[in-house]
Amino acid sequence: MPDIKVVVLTPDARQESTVTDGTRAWELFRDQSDVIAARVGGQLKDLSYALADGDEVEGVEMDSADGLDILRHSTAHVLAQAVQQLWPEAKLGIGPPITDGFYYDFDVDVPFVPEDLVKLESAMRKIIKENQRFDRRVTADEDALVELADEPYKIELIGLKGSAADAAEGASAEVGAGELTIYDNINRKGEVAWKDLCRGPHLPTTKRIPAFKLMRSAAAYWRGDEKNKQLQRIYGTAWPTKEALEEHLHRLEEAERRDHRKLGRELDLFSFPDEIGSGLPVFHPKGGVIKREMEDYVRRRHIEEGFSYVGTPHISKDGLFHTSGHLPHYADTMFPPMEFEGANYQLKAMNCPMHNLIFSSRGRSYRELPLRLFEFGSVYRYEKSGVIHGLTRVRGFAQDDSHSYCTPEQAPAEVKHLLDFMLSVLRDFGLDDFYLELSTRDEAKKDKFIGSEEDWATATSILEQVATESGLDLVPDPGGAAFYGPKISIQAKDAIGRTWQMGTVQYDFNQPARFELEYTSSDGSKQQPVMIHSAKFGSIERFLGVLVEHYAGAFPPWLAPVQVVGIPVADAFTDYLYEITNQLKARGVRVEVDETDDRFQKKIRNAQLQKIPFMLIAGGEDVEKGAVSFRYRDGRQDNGVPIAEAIERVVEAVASRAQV
RNA sequence: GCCGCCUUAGCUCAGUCGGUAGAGCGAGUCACUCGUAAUGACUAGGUCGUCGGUUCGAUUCCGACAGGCGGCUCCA
Repeated sequence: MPDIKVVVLTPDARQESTVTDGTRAWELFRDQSDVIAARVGGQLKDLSYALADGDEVEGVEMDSADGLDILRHSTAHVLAQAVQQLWPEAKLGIGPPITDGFYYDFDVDVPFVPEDLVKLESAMRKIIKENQRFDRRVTADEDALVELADEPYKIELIGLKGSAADAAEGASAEVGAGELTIYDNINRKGEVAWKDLCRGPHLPTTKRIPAFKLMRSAAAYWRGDEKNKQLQRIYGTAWPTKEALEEHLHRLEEAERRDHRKLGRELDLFSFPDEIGSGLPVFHPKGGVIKREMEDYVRRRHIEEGFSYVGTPHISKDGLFHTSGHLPHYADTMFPPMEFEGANYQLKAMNCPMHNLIFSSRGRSYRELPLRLFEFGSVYRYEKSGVIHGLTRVRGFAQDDSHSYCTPEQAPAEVKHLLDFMLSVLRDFGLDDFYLELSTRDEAKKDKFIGSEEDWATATSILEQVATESGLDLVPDPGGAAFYGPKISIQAKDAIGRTWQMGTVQYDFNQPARFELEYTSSDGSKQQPVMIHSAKFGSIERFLGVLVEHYAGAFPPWLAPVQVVGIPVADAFTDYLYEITNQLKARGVRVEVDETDDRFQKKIRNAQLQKIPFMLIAGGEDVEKGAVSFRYRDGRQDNGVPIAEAIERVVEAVASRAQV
């Protein structure tokens, strides 16, 4: 056999070697059991790939990003095989890897129930045990159409080949742009146990799946279009080790533990009374404290940053929203009109039109610009019933909404001002890991957006430039713009690494024209301002929910509903504690003394469960020394602190917005 | 809005293969007065989400609706 030359790449070396023709990729990685695929000239290949002369080959380890995708995609295949074993009439949709797992869509007559997942898991375990080999086979389109005649969805994908990326998210896992391939699962007897149209690559065998779990089933529209049939989707996860799976499940539990809906009830912060309606929260006294602290803070900051605090009503005649363009574009997401006195009134879904009326209430001079208006504007949006979610997706909420009216020349500086302002606000709330998203209009659906080509280009480039200069990562979001202009949104990572969309900055040249806004410039001519929309929190409700999850309910003292709880070791020390807590109260600290009949230990437990930042404990030893003892949420203690020092410690922590 | 699941005391959850329900925590009362995450006893609290249907009888079975949960779609 003739020899061929290949290069084996490792992170820090390239090693040339000569092998016989017909050598398979796996032979290069015999000693590396964690290598499950190969990257040849940048392309992912199965380990069974036959090497060609001049190939540059790199091992793909299971715990790399590509390796995990391959593991999960192969696990999806095992799931699909199990489904067709138990439900032979099930038709296959797509089954791609996703973050932390995979899914596979099936067309079945009866939706899956949780017990089905248990059955499927054991069927999958059997398939894994059988050590079936994933065997790649190239096929011609015509042959595949015949072979897969019973799989209508696969047939549809073959028809879409080449534009698979547009066909559906994840569809490219099934059919790539190149040749069409089918993977046969070969069992120990050499029989084809199952097959699926698939681009690959795959693990060498099913036995290489170390740990997996099926998570849930749900319906999903075929090819992500609500006009299409709903298929039944099963979600699962797979990991290189059992420990990694456990850790993943543990992370999910941690997220559940932080769920703001659960903590909101436990900490008595807010609720969603059915009597009011879905997606309409009420804030209880403790949640009200947090909300007010947020509002006080952000109002003060806006005023410091040159904004004027204004106020507008919750409802308006519909003409206003026709002028703004909202009604034609977003009628579906506005509550239906109320008709009286010969007019249709609409609940406000956005604040900008009303701010525009404040701008145009009198003549404006260039000397006033940028004119910055700000308010907590309550807006109501008719969100579809299935999308409402705690405080993060509601039907009524307050935006910390501002509109800056400026000359076109001032616009870039104003955008930068707003972006910097917003980041500093978020940092004060303890969020400091961000990236930006630039939402532009969808070039394919221009009718969804208003305004000229040139204006969009100008606005987009200004935002892009400022965003780039911020030094933060910038992720494009084509099609995500508002109908009236592009936007930058800030995505913040929370304490456990989840990202949340926070505030936005939007550049709008349309509404000033529609409202015929103008100012008198220095030469006496009338000019049209541009307006820049910005919400720093986005929605106060939503941001509060995010903060609950970020802090897992253990707020820093400045936000904590109760900042200090005084706990006497015994009743006799209650008066002594009041001497201290009264001084704290005089300094503006939110403090309570636990005078209940509970035992000392129980009082500590209660304060702990309420996640109160400072427990101030007083007993005989403290009284003797004129001191008091601290206990923190993490169990840390600091006993015998002189009263004056203790008070300063609390006051300082609140003032500096420190976490304790 | 679509699909599935769920709805029993304030909260977390048992339970009734159709004969109107129970625990723990929480709440109230009493006793206890204790140094760092649950003292004990007693008491109150439920038209079993709502409305219809089947049935001698429905919390239980069926249907509709509402609300919740998980996804999909959507998200100015």
